[in-house]
Amino acid sequence: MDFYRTMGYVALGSYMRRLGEISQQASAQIYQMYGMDFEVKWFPVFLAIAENEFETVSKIAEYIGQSHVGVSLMVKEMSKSGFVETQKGITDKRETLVKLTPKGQQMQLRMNELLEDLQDTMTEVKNECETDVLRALMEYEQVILRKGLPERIKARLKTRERNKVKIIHLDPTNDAHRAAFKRINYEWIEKYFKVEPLDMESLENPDTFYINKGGLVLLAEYQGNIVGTSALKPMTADSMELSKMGVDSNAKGLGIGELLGQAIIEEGKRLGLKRLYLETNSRLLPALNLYQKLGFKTVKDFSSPYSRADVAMELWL
Amino acid sequence: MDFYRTMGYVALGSYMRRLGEISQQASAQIYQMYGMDFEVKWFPVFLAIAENEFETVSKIAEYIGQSHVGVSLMVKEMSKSGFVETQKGITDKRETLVKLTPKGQQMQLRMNELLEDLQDTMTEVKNECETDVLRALMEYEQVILRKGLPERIKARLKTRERNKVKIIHLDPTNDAHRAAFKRINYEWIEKYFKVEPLDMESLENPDTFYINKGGLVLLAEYQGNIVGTSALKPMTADSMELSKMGVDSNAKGLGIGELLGQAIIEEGKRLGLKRLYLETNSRLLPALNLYQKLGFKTVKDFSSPYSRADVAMELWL
DNA sequence: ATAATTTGCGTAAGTAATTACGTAAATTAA
DNA sequence: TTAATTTACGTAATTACTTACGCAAATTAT
Repeated sequence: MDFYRTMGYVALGSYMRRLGEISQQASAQIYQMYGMDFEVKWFPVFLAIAENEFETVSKIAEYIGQSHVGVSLMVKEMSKSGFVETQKGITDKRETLVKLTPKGQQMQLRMNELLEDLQDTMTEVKNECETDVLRALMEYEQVILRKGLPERIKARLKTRERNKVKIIHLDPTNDAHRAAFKRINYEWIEKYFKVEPLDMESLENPDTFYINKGGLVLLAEYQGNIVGTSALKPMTADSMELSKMGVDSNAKGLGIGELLGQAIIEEGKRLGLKRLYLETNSRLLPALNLYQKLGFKTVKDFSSPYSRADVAMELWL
Repeated sequence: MDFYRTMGYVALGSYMRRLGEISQQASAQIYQMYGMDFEVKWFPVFLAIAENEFETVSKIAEYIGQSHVGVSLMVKEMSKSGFVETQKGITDKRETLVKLTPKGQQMQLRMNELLEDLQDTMTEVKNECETDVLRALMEYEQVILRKGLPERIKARLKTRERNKVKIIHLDPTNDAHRAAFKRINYEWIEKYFKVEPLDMESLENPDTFYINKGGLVLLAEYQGNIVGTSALKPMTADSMELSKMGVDSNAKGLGIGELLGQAIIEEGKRLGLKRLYLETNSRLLPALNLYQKLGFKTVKDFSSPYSRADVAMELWL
């Protein structure tokens, strides 16, 4: 059992389960001491019925926080042992109403004695503990109910994975680079628009279209795969056009677009550019948001060789 | 889930188990988020192996606090999934040594990332809680390890049951009383000694032997049954002899002898007696202890009509 | 050296729950 | 009113363990 001590909070869930199981074993012993021929697992169901006669299966289930199936099975068992009896609902014929039999009421009397003693015993235990376990547990429950562990860990996972993304320059001699550049961009263009002649020219020849003209193509590499692209094409002496910004649909959500955008801006500054320009489409909301986040501002009047372009933006470096 | 709030400390065990289960469900989600094709239940076993290569099944079991069977099954599953491999021990051929495969080591890397993030997340949760759940749980474990719940509750159960014992006068017209008086005393006499003529006379005729002579017979009633007897027979004007002190073997441990003894002393005082006298046998240690506890002192020289009597005691009221 | 006990592990069976799924009644929407 | 949805419940299958038991190797006692 050293494990839980070593792991600490990380294994808290397992630790709680184990402690709970140990306690339940103790409960079984206690029932026996009180001469009760009664299964520990019946305890919550039994008390729910004892407290409130003619409860239905699902109400009991909700009250004690178990599945209705579990309650249904236990009611059946307890019924077989003669502690409870069931009848179908009158107003709602789907319901199964459960109540104690005389034997069950007998058991309830004994149970009350046990509970009284257990109450006292637990108070004794509580007093021996410096911290109030129950309060701590209830508080913990509230905290993870407010925001669950998966939700909490999500942000950390994202930044961790994001840090694994490397931004590299497209190498025209690398076939994998050229293939990924084509694949990723064809994917989004075909999904939302139609492939235009200029798309084909640029995607097939990144070297002559971008790099040899003084521009560049950046790729995002993640887990050995190329999962994002972006390109800069010279316009004037101190301005270039950003385009072919695409992220593999399997790698969405990691913020790869933002990483590429930031890298492009860095490259622009490094090249001594004054202005970055881009054209996009108003339907591409995530893209628009990204460009805005990066600092691009909408340009009113423009003309474009691409028929899909209905928005233009620029960023002064 | 209102149940646990209503029951408080009494349902602490079940509550811990439920919370633990909820946490483990969250863990399953988290593993999926990290793209790990890994079962939650493997977690402790896997970490044990990762920490210490070539662990044996039972050492892992002890470390993580589960049965060796469980570990054995999990190792088998993990082996099938390719995360670990096993080999028989060299020095001890019964042992099964377990170590990570290359695939398992790969998983360990990812696991370490997860653990790091989980660590941070749990620290976050911990900081949101006023009380330290883990510390509270560990303290609770220590407290119930020092003295378990069944042991703690035992004393309370005993006093509760003891309070249900009623001391009544034998009613010579009540056949059940007469039968119980015979049964209980024949039981112990036959077990340790031989029934003597005086026994038969007194047990068959409690009225003429005790009551009509100014003495009395007290019975202990528990749950509708007579479970203990004791009798006073006049000796002189202000002293009587205590005898036929017996407790049903099914009702031992409730302190019924003590209750009877105390009642006898009360009766003696009520009757204005100065001295109670009794004869017993040195083999009956529990009885000797009881008489001592009640205040009786050994008498040196005496003679008795019973052959089994080798100790005599008296109590001055 | 032999016998008895302990230890390590695995198979089989059992347990206390669950999820998946189906049926029928009740409720709501069209 | 009919259709669609929700609710209440139960059966069957699954899960994550456990205990019971047995075998064989190792250790201890005689």
